[in-house]
Amino acid sequence: MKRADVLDVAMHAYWEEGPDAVSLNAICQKAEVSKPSVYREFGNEDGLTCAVLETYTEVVLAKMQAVLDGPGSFAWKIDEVARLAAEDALHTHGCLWVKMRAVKPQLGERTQGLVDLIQEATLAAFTRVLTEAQASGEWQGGIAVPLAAQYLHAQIGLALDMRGRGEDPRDVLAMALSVFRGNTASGR
Amino acid sequence: MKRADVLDVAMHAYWEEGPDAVSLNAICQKAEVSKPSVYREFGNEDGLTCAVLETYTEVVLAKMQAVLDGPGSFAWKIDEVARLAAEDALHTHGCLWVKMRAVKPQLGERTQGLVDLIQEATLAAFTRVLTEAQASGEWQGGIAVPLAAQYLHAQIGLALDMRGRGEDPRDVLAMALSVFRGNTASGR
DNA sequence: ATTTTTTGATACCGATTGGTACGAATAAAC
DNA sequence: GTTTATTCGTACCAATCGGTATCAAAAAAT
Repeated sequence: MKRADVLDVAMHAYWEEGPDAVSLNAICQKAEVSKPSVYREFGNEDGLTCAVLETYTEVVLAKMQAVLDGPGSFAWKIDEVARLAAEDALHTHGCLWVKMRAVKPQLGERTQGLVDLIQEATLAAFTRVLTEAQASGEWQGGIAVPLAAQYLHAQIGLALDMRGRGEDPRDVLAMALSVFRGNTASGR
Repeated sequence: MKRADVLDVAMHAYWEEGPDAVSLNAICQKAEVSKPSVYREFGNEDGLTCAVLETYTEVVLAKMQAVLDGPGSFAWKIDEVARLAAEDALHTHGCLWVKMRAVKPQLGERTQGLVDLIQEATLAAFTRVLTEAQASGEWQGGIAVPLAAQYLHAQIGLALDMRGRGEDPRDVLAMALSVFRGNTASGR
């Protein structure tokens, strides 16, 4: 029954201190569980980080997906996703997925695979939104959808990276996303 | 006389494998020097990473500064810096400074300070270029200079980060920098 | 109630980390 | 040529890493 506790402790530790800065020993200590228990439950460190990233995806990234796949205009979705990334308290310490991607080569193979998978899922979600917006005429910037999706993904990632470093990404993100609005927006 | 050798070996190791993925032991091995020699020359690990980052700044980042502070139109400088970041073989593995910034909390205090210093110097260089361009009328986008400088810095950093991950940043960077040209450029 | 199975943690493993004590070898001074 | 000073590297240090063998306690099954 401790599984959820361990996942929660590990998630926050990885999230706040960086995945490569937290040892498995430290997690056991913080979660007040023995190391063999963790190994019995998750197999190895890769299994733990993998499970943590899965949990994170369900808890946090699902909010992004919900915005993108839910109702609302194209403009609103862009604004809302930007707001989630750049302002929401949820990402005060940045995004765990972004941090994991940053140290991907040092993660286990399963976790690396999951990082890639999430990247593809996110890109797919952006692609869906853009395709819809183009079809409904809400957006037409003369930009190919795959490029626009990659661009959106990169800029959201940049904003989350900046938050992880303690910088305020709002102005930069607003400026970057202004290409979707046709004007050059003057910040917050 | 081995100082230069060690710095070279360490720089490339940090650069290609990531600063936190290379141990001091590994560097001694690769450079074929004893560990006490390294400690005699650099004091501790922080001293080594610091010296490496200094070398990197002189060797690599100086090229960026030269472009920004040298002659040439505003548009050319932007293009050239973008080309250096996104296409030049020099940054095939990304940028060592960007990689150090990404793991800043895990670096020694001196190295952390140097990372910040380089950030400020780079931002200052962008600010100078933008102020000049605004004064000469080469650029007026209704964007405040500090924000534009921060934006340029962030986007160049993003491009270098993408290269470090093996992605091609050219289209994304071109799109991001299009706000400085007034059109929405259609890629490479 | 006894046996079996599962859960738990202590205490260890070899490897590697950043860092150093100390003796051998070399260079400088006399 | 002998002595002094300095460079240099082997061999070590404690701490920590991811991972596990092993044994005690609790739960389940019989």
